[in-house]
Amino acid sequence: MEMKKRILTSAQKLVQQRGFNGFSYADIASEVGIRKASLHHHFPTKTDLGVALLEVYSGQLDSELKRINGLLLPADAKLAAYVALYRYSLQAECMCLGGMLATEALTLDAVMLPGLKRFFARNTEWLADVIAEGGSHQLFTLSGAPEDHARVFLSALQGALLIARVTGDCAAFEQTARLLITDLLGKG
Amino acid sequence: MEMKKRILTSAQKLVQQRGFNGFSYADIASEVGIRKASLHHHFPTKTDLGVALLEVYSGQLDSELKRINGLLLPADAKLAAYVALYRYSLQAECMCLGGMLATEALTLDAVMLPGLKRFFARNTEWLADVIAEGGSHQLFTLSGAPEDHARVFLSALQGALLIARVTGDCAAFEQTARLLITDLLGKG
DNA sequence: TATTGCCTACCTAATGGTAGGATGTCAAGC
DNA sequence: GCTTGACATCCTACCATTAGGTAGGCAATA
Repeated sequence: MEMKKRILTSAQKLVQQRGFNGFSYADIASEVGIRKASLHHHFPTKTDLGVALLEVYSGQLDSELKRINGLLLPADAKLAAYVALYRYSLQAECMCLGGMLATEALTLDAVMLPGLKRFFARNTEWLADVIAEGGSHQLFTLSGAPEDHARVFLSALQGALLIARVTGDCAAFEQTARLLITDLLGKG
Repeated sequence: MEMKKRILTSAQKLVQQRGFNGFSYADIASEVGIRKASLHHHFPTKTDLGVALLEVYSGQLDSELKRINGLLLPADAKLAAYVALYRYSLQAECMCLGGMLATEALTLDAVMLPGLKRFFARNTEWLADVIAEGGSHQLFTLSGAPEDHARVFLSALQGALLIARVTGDCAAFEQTARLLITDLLGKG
């Protein structure tokens, strides 16, 4: 069980940094110190590995969202905590695993797609809840439906991460994130 | 010269759909009806092809932006015209070439990176100009610097394209784009 | 005659994946 | 307590395919 986790950890980093088509079993093998063929014992095919990665990553997201909920913060602070998840990715030169797989979607085995869609749905739903909460507390001034604001927020963070990782402009990422939240706070 | 253009056209579509690591010279060869080895006559290495693709794509962007400028539209309509560029990509199941390469940046030859950064800089600059123009005409109510709004706009569109392409939810893309513009228009 | 554009034929390295064997662990049966 | 069998984990060795790329030739064209 421990080796399986190490494989998943290594593979997750590789996917987030290089993409699903940008790494091989040989890369994982050399990282975890096991022979390439032995990896197939744990994950018979690369697609199996991909499906497992999506599961793990969705689980990580869920626990992060639950942790943030547990902090009992005002909505804007919850969003800031959500932004922090992307900041950590950026610092590790990692894309969001969902965003990375999304760009490669047309090359992936179809069995990976439902998990991928669910990942984005989960993000959107949580953000919509937080934004709706901020709206009903008169903390946010919403110009549209919470779901629409949620989609803008999610899209912008994915895009900002994508761009900042290649430009190396972390300050731009921070500014983008800040403006996203202050614009929700409205014209106070 | 004509074959070179056909190769570039084919390669561009392949990159935008499958990523730079998601296609091979064999794919292009079968599309343009030429032998794989002959491609190396036009583009000795895949990196050469990548650099050329970035040049072509940046040129396409430039002419589109100039065309939009020439329409002499109000700023919000210019942004809508800019959004249309992404809509066309989405309809063709294509990512933005810049966005696609950005995710794969860590696997690309370094000579491709400057062109990639310039691409994003060009987008941001143009958007900032349009948004500043809308601000100075009291069409937009800006809560931050035009460059910051530009980055939010660009990031959100890149992310929305990324997500919509995998969820298949074109309506969500449209709603996101609309909200981005209406939020700039302010609280009229 | 030199160059362009394409060809066939080939190369090396890497890809995801398989077959079958060695070692270890662990519980059931006597 | 000891054996036995089942299963898990890892190994070496191998496979077919594909990757990007090279060498050298042939025909057209300028």
